[in-house]
Amino acid sequence: MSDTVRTRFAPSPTGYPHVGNIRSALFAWLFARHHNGVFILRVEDTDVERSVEGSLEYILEGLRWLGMDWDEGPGVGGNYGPYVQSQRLHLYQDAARRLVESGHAYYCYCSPERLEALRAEQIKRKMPPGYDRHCRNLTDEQRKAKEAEGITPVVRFKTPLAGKTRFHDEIWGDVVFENSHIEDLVLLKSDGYPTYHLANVVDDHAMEISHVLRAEEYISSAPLHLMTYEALGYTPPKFAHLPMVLGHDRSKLSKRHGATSVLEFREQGYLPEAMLNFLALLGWSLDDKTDVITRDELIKNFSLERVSKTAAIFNHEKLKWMNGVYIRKLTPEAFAQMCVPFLEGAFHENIPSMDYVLEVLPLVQERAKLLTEVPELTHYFFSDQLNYDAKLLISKDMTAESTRKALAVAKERLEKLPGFDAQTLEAMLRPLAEELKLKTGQLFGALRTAVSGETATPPLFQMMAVLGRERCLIRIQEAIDKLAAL
RNA sequence: GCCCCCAUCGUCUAGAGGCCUAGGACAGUAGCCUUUCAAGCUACCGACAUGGAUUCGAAUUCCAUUGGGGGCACCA
Repeated sequence: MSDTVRTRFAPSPTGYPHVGNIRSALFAWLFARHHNGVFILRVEDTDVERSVEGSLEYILEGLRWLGMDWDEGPGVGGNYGPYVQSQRLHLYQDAARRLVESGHAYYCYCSPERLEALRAEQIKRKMPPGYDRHCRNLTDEQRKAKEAEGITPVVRFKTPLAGKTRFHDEIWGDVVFENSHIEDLVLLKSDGYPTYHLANVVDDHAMEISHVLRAEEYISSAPLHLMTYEALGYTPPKFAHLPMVLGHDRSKLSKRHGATSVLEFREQGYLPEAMLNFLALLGWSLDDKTDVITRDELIKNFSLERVSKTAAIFNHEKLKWMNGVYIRKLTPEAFAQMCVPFLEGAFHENIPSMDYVLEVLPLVQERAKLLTEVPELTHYFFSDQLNYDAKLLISKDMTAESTRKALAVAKERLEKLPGFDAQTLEAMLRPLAEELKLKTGQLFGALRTAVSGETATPPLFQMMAVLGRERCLIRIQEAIDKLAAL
């Protein structure tokens, strides 16, 4: 075995992966990239019942979106394939047979009903639930009798009844488990599929995985895995159990916590760079001050020593802030490109041209935290239906009448203005406020609402320049009419 | 119920015995800038869970308590 770092992300296609899974994948990916190693994607489709159509493609798309490329696995191949566990069943079956033959495992004929009843009884009597090792010492005759009944057995690991299993975790340090607390877990199911425990050990060994990075929830099954490696005569990889990612109520992430799958974040208008940056900081830190960090810096600096042991709560607010940071860093062209799908979704054929879009978007780039906010921030550039309350036209210390008069004068001057660029507009409008004995805010506020229907917009002159003279004049006239009707 | 683990501002975290009257960031509050909204800048608010022990000295070590999390499937 070489000392190349080989890590893997091994999702099971049973639904959409939440951000906690992806964070684990990210750490495995960063670790591999940092060490110029190999990142492997392996599909753990051993649960036929819970398999969900399309979820694998969804997972792959999520990884691609974040730019987490894999060197071996679905779509790219590799020398250790196939990378889909349902295509490697014979390997697990061979391993299970070897374990039985060497006395490390045994056939169990207990029915699911018996196991369920057993568990219910244990819970009722406040006993720790677990298999009672009923089939552990079956005689050959007893086994033959069960076989004759036509029962297909499962294979269970024969856990030592005493002693301790210890291992070194790269993050948690030395971990020790009492063997007596570990059950005789099923390695091979009666349908011929392996459980996670067996499949993991067999594949991580076969694929020469050097470091297993996975979530903390697996730490208690690590001893079983260690014993299985040993029973099979394999050298175990290094383990690094990652802290959990929790929802705002400190419980495991689930649907109630709002968006939890990566692609949902894409739909909500998050940028992959922001997402990656944010996820990396969930359980890892560079130093005492760095928040915004590029992908390359992440790769360059990632290390297991700086992974924390404490579970992290997913903080949407900070993600949103970070997304704003990344949006502002985009070039105007890149920003426009990212916004187009969202604009098309909202305005369809009302988008006159890309040139126009490129004039509009710089006005809101530093105001948007999410790409999904862009349509609402720019609607008046694309639609002439403003639908606002006429009262919004009236600035502080003004009346409908004074506002109407001010707008009428402004309209008159705008009609005659030689140009309609921001500078020309400002040069005319500022003195006009003074002339009308109004504060700039009063006049500008009325104009702002008149041309946009909003009270919060980008700077007035720039906005008007992009809207164009004709549109502004029509809208100001509409505002005057609205005021007259009050 | 049993086993394992964790514990610094509301949240993400820095901190590996004296650099800590605990640093940064998000959020919140106030102000500056300003035609509004953002952005930016400034300030404020705000934490070492509790109790013991070790030590000249503890957020940092040890023990207990409390709190939280994870696991205890023919799921992964």
